[in-house]
Amino acid sequence: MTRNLPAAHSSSTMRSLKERQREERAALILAAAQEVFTERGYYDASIDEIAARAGIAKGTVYLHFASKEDLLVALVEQQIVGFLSFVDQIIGEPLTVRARVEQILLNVYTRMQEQRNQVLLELNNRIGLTKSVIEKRENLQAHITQAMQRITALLEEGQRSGELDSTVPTPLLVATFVTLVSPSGYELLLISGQISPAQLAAYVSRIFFPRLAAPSLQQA
Amino acid sequence: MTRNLPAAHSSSTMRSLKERQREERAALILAAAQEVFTERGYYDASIDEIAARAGIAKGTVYLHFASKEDLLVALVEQQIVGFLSFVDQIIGEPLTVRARVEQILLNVYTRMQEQRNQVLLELNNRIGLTKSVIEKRENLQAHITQAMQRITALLEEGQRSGELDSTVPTPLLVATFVTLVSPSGYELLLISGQISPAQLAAYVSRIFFPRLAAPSLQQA
Amino acid sequence: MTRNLPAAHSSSTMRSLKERQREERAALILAAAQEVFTERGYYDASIDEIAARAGIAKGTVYLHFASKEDLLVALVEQQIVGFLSFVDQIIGEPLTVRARVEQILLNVYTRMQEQRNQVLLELNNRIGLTKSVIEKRENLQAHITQAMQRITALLEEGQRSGELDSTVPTPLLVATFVTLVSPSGYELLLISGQISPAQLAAYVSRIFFPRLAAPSLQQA
Amino acid sequence: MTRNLPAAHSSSTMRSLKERQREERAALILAAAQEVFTERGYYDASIDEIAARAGIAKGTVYLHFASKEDLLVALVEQQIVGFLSFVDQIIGEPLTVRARVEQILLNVYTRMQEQRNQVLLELNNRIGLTKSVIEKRENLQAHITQAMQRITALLEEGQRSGELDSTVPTPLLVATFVTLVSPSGYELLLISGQISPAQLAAYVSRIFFPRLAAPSLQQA
DNA sequence: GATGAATGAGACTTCATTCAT
DNA sequence: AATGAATGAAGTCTCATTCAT
Repeated sequence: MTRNLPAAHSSSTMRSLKERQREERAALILAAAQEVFTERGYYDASIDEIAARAGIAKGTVYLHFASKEDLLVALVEQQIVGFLSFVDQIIGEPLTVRARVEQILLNVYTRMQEQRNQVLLELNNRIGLTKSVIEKRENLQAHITQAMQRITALLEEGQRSGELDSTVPTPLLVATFVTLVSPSGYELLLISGQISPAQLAAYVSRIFFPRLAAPSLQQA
Repeated sequence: MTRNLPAAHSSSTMRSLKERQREERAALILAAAQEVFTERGYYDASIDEIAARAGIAKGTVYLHFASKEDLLVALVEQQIVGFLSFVDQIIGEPLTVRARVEQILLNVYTRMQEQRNQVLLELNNRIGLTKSVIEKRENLQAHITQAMQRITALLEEGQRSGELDSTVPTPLLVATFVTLVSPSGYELLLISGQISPAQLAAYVSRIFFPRLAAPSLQQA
Repeated sequence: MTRNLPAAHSSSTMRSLKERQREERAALILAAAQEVFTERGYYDASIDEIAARAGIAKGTVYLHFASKEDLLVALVEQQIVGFLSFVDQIIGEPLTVRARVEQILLNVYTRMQEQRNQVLLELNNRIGLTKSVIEKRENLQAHITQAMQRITALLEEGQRSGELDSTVPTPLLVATFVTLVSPSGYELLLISGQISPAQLAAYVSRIFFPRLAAPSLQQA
Repeated sequence: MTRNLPAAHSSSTMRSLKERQREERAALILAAAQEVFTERGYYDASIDEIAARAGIAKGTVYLHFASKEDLLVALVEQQIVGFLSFVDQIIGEPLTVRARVEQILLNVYTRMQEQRNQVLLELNNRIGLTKSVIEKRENLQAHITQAMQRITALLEEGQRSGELDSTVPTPLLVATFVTLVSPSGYELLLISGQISPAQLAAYVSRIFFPRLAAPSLQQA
């Protein structure tokens, strides 16, 4: 009696299957890491708990990430990339700068509320990601730089169009914006009690933009 | 003939001497701790290094602070208290809200530049000071609450006077302000390159206040 | 106005006065040490607490005892000497061996109940006094040997007189006796609930002596 | 043709294999701990030395025992359980109380001589096992209580049968017995020089039982 | 002589990382 | 590839002892 193998997959298919499985595994670990890092902070998070939460063994984590620091960096990078792609998408839309800024705020705050990730985790050293760590990682460095450039471009456009105060150095505007968008900023913003991401975005926008400028999102 | 006793240090003098020495020692340790915490973050800072930096033995640290956490809390408290006293002083002055806000910004940024302390270290969890830690310390908790109340009062006044947008919930304004004043915010602000604390304060103020509102500090 | 010094003591008087004060101090420390050692055991007892309990400074302890171990040894020695002198006194009395044994039991148990000391602390390693420690101290060694010799002599006499089983090697009888008289034995004996030292002594004697042998203490 | 899978270890076999290895490891550590605790006492024993003696790394100890105290408690429990099972076995035999007591003594002294363990380590606080420690451990507490109950039952039976003096409160007899069987008692008994466990058991029995009572072990 | 601040060796314990199975 | 037992560096904290005042 012969065994009927389910149609010999081409080696390339096999590889891509394995590849896919591997990536799924990595994503699973990253998700677990995100949870634990968020709950406990980088130092109090243990590889043991991350592995347990991902349903795998401790050693397996190291098949995907070379070290705990690497895991953090990968996580941060993932988030930056996600942020970057959203920004790239929004930035091309035919809206006022203010409207686009508000879209970004809304996206960030919504994701934060969903606890699904803490965007821009990395622009901020909340978890203990020291500058030296970032500097060692060229990729990460590059992604962060790109994100900052996008934001800079957007806000510069706002200054040129008069939506933003052009007497303030752009980098300062950028810094302010980033601060408002970072997790620690978000946490503080939450002090005001239950407030929806949309409201939060609108209010922050109102603070950020000259109060007499054009209206936005809400009432367009 | 009477013997002139050698100045018979009054017991109160003696006590205050020892007391003073003790406080100096504690201050020395706090300064070293500040340095190391700032350089390495709370977790990567070791008591060993703090002691070495202070020029004392490891055990001596524990004569003054019961634990590493205690050391951090004391440091944070010291800074909050300093911040609080400055705010209390400035808040009573007969100036516009904007002018007073700028004074505060100036003070904070100046001290940060001098590396002498990182004010509001605590309102932010940069170093890993978890919320649970703060909650255990009633004193610290109280001081933070007070500081927030002062800021809230000031900004509320600004909203009533029309200097600040009164349609934004005050807690949100407070959160934004605190974010801009916290170390992580400061670090970002520095991205714009060499800029003096005074300029920084002015620019941040310009962002924070409606651009068409009354002038301030600069040109009064 | 002249001060009237209280009659220049002769240097010898002075010396003996100082000597006496010194000894009092030492006794004070020993008493405190006894308390703390008993409450916490040797290792969990801290010099700090002993000094505090004696109402002196930590450093002062070291003016009287070279080390923590020394303090323990001195304490033990003090107790052995006290035990020895009591035994020497009782051993010469014209009583049956059993009666004298009961006197010793009574004395030991009474003192234990009074918590004032834990006689024979040292024949037993309850506190963690290791054999090696004892061996280093010739004096202590000698005192313990003497005490054992006195007990041995007494029990040998009992074996000769027929009060004790002469077919049992004397050292074994001695060991049994010492065990019953040591603190750990005493603690176990207390399990039986509230019982007076006198009762305890009588019962232990009854166990120790052949039940059909001559009567004793109790019943004349 | 069928493939003979390599013995397809049933999951239960696998588990029991790991389980067995784990237990062996734990036993190895306990043995090393026993040695070191015995040589140095609880406080002067270091985890470092225990690990070295077991031929493993320090951290490995903590994979099996949560703390140094836990290690001690486990050791003590192991011994109590062994003692208990032996007593349970012997207690049912159709022998005189005296014969059974002698069996117990013989067993205990033999094991002590073999240095393999120090039975009843725990009924005695030789190592510094404080009462408070025992009280925290319900299991240990329960085992000790059981052991005491067995001994109590046995000696009560002896009192009823006339082998033991019924005028002495049973708890006192129990205490005396336990004292003679505990490590510190054993050590003292050894003072009499080289003596076999059997002789020791016989002599102690002779002391413990009324000298005119029935003969025993020896001459059956 | 008395003090108690300072010292620093050393203890326990954690946990990222490795590697034999 | 996956596992998880083992490792051992490193950290926090204690406390006996010293010594300048």
